[in-house]
Amino acid sequence: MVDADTYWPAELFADLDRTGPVPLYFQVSSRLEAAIHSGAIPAGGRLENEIAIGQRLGLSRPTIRRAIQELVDKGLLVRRRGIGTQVVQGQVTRAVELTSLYEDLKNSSHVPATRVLGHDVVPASEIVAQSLGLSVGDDVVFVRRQRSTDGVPVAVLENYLPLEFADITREQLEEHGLYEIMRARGVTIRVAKQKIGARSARGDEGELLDIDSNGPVLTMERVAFDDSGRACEYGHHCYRPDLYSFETTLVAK
Amino acid sequence: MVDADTYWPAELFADLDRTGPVPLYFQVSSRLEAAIHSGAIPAGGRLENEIAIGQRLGLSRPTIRRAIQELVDKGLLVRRRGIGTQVVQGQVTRAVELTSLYEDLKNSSHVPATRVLGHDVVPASEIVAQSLGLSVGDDVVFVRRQRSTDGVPVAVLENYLPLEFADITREQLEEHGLYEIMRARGVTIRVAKQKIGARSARGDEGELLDIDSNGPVLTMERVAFDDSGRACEYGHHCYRPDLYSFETTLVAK
DNA sequence: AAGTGGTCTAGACCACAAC
DNA sequence: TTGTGGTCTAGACCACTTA
Repeated sequence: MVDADTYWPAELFADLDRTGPVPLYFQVSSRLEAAIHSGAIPAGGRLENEIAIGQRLGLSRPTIRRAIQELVDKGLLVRRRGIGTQVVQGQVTRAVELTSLYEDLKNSSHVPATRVLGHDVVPASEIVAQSLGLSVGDDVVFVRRQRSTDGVPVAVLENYLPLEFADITREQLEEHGLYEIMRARGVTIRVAKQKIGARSARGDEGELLDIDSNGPVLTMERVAFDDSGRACEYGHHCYRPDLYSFETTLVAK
Repeated sequence: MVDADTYWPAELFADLDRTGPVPLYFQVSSRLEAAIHSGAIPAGGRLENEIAIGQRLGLSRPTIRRAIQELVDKGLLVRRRGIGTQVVQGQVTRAVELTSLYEDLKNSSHVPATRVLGHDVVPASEIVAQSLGLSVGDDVVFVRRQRSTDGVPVAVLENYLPLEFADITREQLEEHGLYEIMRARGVTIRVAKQKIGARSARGDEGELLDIDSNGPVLTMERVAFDDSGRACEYGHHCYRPDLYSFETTLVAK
């Protein structure tokens, strides 16, 4: 059953809960992910086949398949037909991350803060109207914030929201994230489409980010959609590039 | 069966092929995607429930579920328990894209070109060694290229590869993409972990990109893994920010 | 109460890779 | 030939939403 070159830390899977609200596939995948991150299943290590794992845990093959698929989609595992399932050598990214100052800030107990620079109802420009599915000139809520971490400014955030959010207060914006405020009002973000780029700072951005007035900034433009597929936020953000970067994992289809 | 407010362009699903190599769930999801992009199922429109669709097509519910899940993962559909499945208002992103010069270049019949700036075997630095899972000082292949589109330089690409790729020729690099060359040698990229950021141009980058010598550049650092989970490429690229940006779609778990 | 998606089962057949 | 993952079926029960 257990080849010399396959790994299965059975002790991690002793306490599956069939009665609680947590799906079985999620219990399996999260324990498997922990086993990979802890090194109990090393980089390059092979897993048993899906049916054997299922018998071992008393679960059906589709449930095991789904658990494994979750980690394939995260880029932690690789599956090949006729071969088996192996752990990706993913430890390296941690080392890469450590080279940036942002990670130092992030790993230390950082204190985020928000300063509200603007908070108005304005007519929608063409790009805002298109993004939110409105007409040019329709009223929208405009919010401009400066985000800091441990007292160091890291981003200038400009957001446009539908008029239903007109009663959001300055105090709310200073103490909570925008998505947090929206969720408290029953609006949950489900999908976001983003464009990441770079340009020179302009206007007061250099001053607000404490960098050269025309120094480089990292930019992110985003349209977010809620539960029902309705566009409910358009944002244009710029970040201090020495303190912020975007990390993604891509998996070939 | 067909509510006034659900959509199902049955004619698009008349020719499912049960004998060919294309999975049924893929045939369904790709036709569904086409129906959404064409507007046959409009933004905000609702789909029938999964079981009804299955009966309509003579397929089981899990197969239909998987087809729908593909499009949920792409950010085209949203599902809610007790409610149903709806199309996300995603058309807006196309409008956003059109605002960038990059898209203009991309939509015109663009001609990509590659100039090889450097092509050597060098000892691995610490970051290269960590990324590729080697030891500092081990020999690796280093490639530096300038990528142009329609004669306009858009990127400077620096890549480090394991020594097994030492026999790649300058001519191959000028006529094919790096992944294309690797695939022809039996190495398929399956997972990539990348970090996107910004900084000022340095060294000869400004000259190579035809921008100010210290102007802003968009950067991408990447480690790619093959079929077996082995790291097989480390790259550090920089892009002209007025000609290039990264677009992603995020879906809440 | 009725309808929806979320989860789970216990099989089956197939394509592909290795021996 | 054997073992692997890839696909597919025909049900089942549940949680959640709306009416």
